[in-house]
Amino acid sequence: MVLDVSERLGFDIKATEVALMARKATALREVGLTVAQYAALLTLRDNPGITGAGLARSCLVTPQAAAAVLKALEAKGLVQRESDDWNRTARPGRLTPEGARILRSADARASRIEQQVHDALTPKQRASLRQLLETCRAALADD
Amino acid sequence: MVLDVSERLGFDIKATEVALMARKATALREVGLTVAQYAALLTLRDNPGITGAGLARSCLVTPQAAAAVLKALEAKGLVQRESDDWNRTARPGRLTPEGARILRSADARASRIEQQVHDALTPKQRASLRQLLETCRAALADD
DNA sequence: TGAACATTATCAAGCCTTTGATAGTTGCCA
DNA sequence: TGGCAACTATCAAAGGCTTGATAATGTTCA
Repeated sequence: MVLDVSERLGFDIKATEVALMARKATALREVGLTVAQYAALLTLRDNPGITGAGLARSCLVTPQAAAAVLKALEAKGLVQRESDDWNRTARPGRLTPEGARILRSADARASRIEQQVHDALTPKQRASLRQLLETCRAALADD
Repeated sequence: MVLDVSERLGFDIKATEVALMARKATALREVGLTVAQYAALLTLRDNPGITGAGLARSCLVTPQAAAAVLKALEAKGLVQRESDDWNRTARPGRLTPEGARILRSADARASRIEQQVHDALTPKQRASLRQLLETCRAALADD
């Protein structure tokens, strides 16, 4: 009745995600960024003026997690957020010139990793993998 | 030259893993376990006497991470490790009866989630997904 | 207008995980 | 036998994530 451990797909998915994260983390450490910080910068580049809450949604994390990353990026001077003079509700953030510079350098490294995965599969295989993962997510959608 | 963000497979893999973890975490919270603790108990059940280092390898984490989880499980009385009288090198761990009991309850809940994913795919699709993920991992293997 | 609801931001506490460093144990072999 | 390499355990610090709770602002609509 209980699924055999070796039959569980979760392990394969996790193992792949862990391997990908490990490679990215190593590559990004050279430019002083964590994977979470890189993901945030990438999202800010494509969505200038996004709020912390919006960033959280894009990155699939809680607003609190996004806020912590934003705080670190602000401290590094890579992101600028509108001042919170007397409690503003939304505080849009955007890359600073330095943030954009660092991101270009980081993206060159990180996208190389993604490219390796990309190149290891044929277009059909990539489409198939996306489709299969989407099916898994659909099966996990609350029910 | 740089891969378009929407084309990166990392996001799909991560999104699926996040969804799976979220569902499991919710299900396991009912029995007072975290996903990491559940994974450790499962590994201990199938490998009685495994060391912290071995557990770390099985769970794809560092020995430090495994040690932290083991410590929490010991504190809960779910795992027992041989005493460290004067600095033993390896300290094998195993489930306590209570640990085995909790694990059965946890596994019933967690494997139900895995079963949902399992059932959403045909045997061919499952094999295909495994194969594609394996190809990704191979592409990521240090080179 | 005013109340209810949704959204945004934060503080706090607790876990998990990593890197880096330290130390004891075991095993192989020159 | 001596010594080096590999393995095991553990402390410490830093990041990132979560749940839970609080507070201020926006929005909708009766």
